[in-house]
Amino acid sequence: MAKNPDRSARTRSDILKTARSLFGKHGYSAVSTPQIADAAGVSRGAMYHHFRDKAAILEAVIEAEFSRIAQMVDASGSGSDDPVENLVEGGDAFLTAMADPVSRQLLLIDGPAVFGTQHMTKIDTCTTTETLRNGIEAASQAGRLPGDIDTAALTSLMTGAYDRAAIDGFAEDGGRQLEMRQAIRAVWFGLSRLA
Amino acid sequence: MAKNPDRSARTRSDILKTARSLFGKHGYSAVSTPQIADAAGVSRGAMYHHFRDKAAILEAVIEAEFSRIAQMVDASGSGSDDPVENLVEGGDAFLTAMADPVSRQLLLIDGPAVFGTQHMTKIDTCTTTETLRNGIEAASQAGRLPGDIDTAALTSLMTGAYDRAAIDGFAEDGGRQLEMRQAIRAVWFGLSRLA
DNA sequence: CATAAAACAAACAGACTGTTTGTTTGTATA
DNA sequence: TATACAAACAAACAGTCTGTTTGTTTTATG
Repeated sequence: MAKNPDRSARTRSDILKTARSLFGKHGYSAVSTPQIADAAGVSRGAMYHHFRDKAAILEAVIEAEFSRIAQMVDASGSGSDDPVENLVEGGDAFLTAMADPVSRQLLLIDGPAVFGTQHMTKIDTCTTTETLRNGIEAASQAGRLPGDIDTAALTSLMTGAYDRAAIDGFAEDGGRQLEMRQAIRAVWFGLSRLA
Repeated sequence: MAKNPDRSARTRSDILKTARSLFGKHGYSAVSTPQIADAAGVSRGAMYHHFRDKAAILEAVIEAEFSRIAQMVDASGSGSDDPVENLVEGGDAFLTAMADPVSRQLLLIDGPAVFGTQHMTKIDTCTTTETLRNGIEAASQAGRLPGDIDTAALTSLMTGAYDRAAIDGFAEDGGRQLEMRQAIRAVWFGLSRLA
């Protein structure tokens, strides 16, 4: 068998880079496969040799984006030894990472629309959602969050809140970012007050 | 000019009823205009006579759906004179109204994907989001929520949380609804504790 | 009844997706 | 080194979809 890993990797990378840019700028459904192929400098045949269909391209782009975000969040580290403070800081890092409108389009708009929220959290497992869930469980077990709250439910809830904060907080005028962070901080502190 | 309001209304209604069912079951992008026309028993030409394009059909369906939900939430009434309790009850009514998977697909999946979150809240104005915002402002002015929290930001945040609660809380197994409501109740109570 | 506009039907043009068929490229093996 | 063979790529194709245009029926009104 005669593989050619170098050429393959290069082509795949070109396609994914181009697709990320186009999907992120115009949205998944507004970008056609000929458009991607042309911009990436490959034929549509080559594209369909590497990816099952258009959705598979988006999936690969999103996976890469998830790991990019997770890396940024993890890098911001859990500095404090207060688990609630760690939750606030992790959330802030998430919002900072979401400053890129391309990330928001890919992870918060196109991804859920094409794959559904459940499939998205599946792809996301071991990255951002998992990080939040771990933080919540840590805080709960440390007695800093009410013990009678279902941690999975709270994870869903707060993930929805953070996603909306990223979408609305960066919308055109853009100045709402600070108020969003303060409101979320209040939510965490309020919950911790009930513990 | 020879109008025919009865026939028009009937045709429009047939199209919207059918479109609501198909969009709600399979999702907007998976439903074609010939499919809608056939199922509604009208020609595609008639459809495009009444609606500018496919998105306009979805928009009309969503507007009707919004008013349906708002009606249910308003009907649940603000029974208590405690503004925080009213927030909890209104939220519960929203989640109850979202028990229909068709509503969730239309308002939480397809709507945001096709029109964007901002356009959705614009359509939604004077209904659910507005109700939540009013409740939050009432509670804030009554001193039952921290005064230094931006009410618009908190509205965004909690809307995101409720939407996610509706999506995740009813997912296949379906039993997570109760935990979601308890978690949200805790969030409201926690915030009120900070006031 | 005649007419004009609304309501509807059907054909059409352009575009897109995914498949298929064929060609090039490069590695492994004899 | 020469051959075989699979990966990588290119291009044409079939089917479908969307939105437009052109033509026909229906109905209120003068």
